[in-house]
Amino acid sequence: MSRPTLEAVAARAGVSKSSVSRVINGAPTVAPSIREVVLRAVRELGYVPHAAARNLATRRTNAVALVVSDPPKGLVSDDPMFSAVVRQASRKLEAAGKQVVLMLAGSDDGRARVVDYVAAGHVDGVMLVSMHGADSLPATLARRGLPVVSLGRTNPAVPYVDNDNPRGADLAVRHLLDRGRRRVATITGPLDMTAAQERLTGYHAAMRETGHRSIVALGDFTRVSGADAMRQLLQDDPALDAVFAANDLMAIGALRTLRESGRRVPDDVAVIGFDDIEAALYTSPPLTTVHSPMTTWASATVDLLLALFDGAPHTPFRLPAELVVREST
Amino acid sequence: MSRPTLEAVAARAGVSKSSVSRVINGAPTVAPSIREVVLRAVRELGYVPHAAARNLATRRTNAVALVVSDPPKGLVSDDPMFSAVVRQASRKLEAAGKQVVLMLAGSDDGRARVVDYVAAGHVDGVMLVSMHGADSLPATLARRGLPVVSLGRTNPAVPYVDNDNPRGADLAVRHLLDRGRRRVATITGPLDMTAAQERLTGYHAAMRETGHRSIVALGDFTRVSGADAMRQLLQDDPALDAVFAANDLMAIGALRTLRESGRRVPDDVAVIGFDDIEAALYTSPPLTTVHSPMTTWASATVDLLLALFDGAPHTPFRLPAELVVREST
DNA sequence: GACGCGTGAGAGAGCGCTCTCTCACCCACG
DNA sequence: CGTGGGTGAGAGAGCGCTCTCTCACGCGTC
Repeated sequence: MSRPTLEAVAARAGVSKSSVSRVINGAPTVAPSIREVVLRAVRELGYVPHAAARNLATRRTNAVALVVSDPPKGLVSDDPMFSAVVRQASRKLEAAGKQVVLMLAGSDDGRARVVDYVAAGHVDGVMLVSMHGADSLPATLARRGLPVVSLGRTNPAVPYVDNDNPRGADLAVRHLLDRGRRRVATITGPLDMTAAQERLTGYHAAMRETGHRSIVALGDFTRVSGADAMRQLLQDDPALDAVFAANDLMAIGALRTLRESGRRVPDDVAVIGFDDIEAALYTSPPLTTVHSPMTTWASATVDLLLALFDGAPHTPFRLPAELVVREST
Repeated sequence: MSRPTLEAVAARAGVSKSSVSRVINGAPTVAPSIREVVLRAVRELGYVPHAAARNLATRRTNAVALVVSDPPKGLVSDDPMFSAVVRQASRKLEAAGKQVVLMLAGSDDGRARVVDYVAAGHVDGVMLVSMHGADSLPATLARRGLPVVSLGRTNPAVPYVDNDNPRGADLAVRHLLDRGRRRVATITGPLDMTAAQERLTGYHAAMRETGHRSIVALGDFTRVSGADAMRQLLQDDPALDAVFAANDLMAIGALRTLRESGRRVPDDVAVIGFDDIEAALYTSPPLTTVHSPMTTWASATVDLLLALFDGAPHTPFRLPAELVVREST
């Protein structure tokens, strides 16, 4: 009752193991008659090649690790980027015949597990998603010698695809100023993430260039942190008339705080987010935001990895930023 | 520059391959002196066992496939359940020393890939997430002989953990009636999913028992379908005063339509959702909903799978339903 | 002192596949 | 008719690990 082996197929077809192997792997030098009889035997026996044996012999696995930095606090957030990116990356990798091994690298423990897993030869390459900047994992993996790419910039040694955060922040701030706003605050993401840094830097730069004063509160990309930061901002500067949140989730949190405090959006305070997640369409009022093309982004990152497999040079690149104006500004 | 093998470690330590293997696998019959010298050699060489070789020899993989039904349309939804469940399941499985292979089973293609993957002996078990009821995949996998569990009920042959959908729907409907509502409509999920069926059945039952007429519109668990269905309902019965959406995402969509149509919530129309995703806290007004304990649910399903590995009997079970009252009702 | 037994180390046969090497055969050509 | 080249099939040596089997050794027992 055990699984049929290649040898069993060979016996049944009356040919050698080698011939069966050739048929299975689509080698060109196989006579049609042999191919025929082998395929029949395969069908009759329900033969499927044993993955481990094949990996062992070929030293290839056809698998890719998709490493996602998990929030360390054990907090389960319904981060929409997670869904969109993981789904799209999986889809593309699977379409390319690669198996996707999802790994969470939140804890030190998880990080160690990733390193071991890669070292154990389980995968041919690694795709990192939104790792924190200070994380040693990207460098550690890159040193290992196998292809590693990152969605979002991390370590210089790791090829990446990123969106244009500084430009996006600039667009957001100038949009608010164009709308006549004068006291424009920002709610940042966790500053150990490059995306958060770049969005803050972009904000600062735009404010400075236009001769305005920065008003900053710290968040961590979650809704609740957005709500908290908004409360803080309102206390610091009750007269502020606009907020640029470094992502949509925090903007949603900010909207809530504003509603609770009796401010009308956009009449009293304009709110702009970043990412353009689906939920941004369903806030009240619908959220103006900077579009991050998640799907394209994930696809491009996968393409980068696949190109690396083919020995292509690694050319990191940026996706263009684009403003989506709705009713919150 | 190739990876060190067990044999290299043995040579360096001056012992046999067998002894190294024993040390690596923590066999009890190893003299401390030998263990010592082997561990040193392992450290010096940076040895990590080759996964494929080990799998081949042991016929075990230590990996589990996490199969998620992906929306077929190529539509990327930021389904919060996806995040929460995948994250929590991954975390628990990793903690149990299992590797998690994420697979999307949206297309027929993807489904075939899953079957092949499992047949190729890549994994020791499978965890299915919210598959459609009519899907043949659960049965196909179960027939394969290896442990399969499902988050959400699917095929009779597959052990599962589910939440109590009928009871949840009942709670929701009676809550609306208790609030004095009389014309209570529902927006269903895709009716090929058992969760959607059960929630609809629960709604019907509660309405019938209390002597009310059912008003039904079809959705598919997405925000946009909720908005569309709400428009439909408003057209069918402009005087309705309450809506039970089969999940929160559709409730959010419904809120939007109601706002656009000039209805106030809850004054004119009460809205209740199902699942209690984080976003339900941030709608305006915050959404009353039936709580689905995603984290617990995912954990319980993983536990079920792990128990199956240990040869335990499969006892499917239901998580209790609970109402979370906020301001939309 | 001979024997039996328990403990711990080594030898080596697989696990199922790939891939190089070898060889048989056939055809074209001189 | 002999030879060379090309094509396609078979043999078998690994890939790196596990695990059974065997054996050496030391101790207690009679």
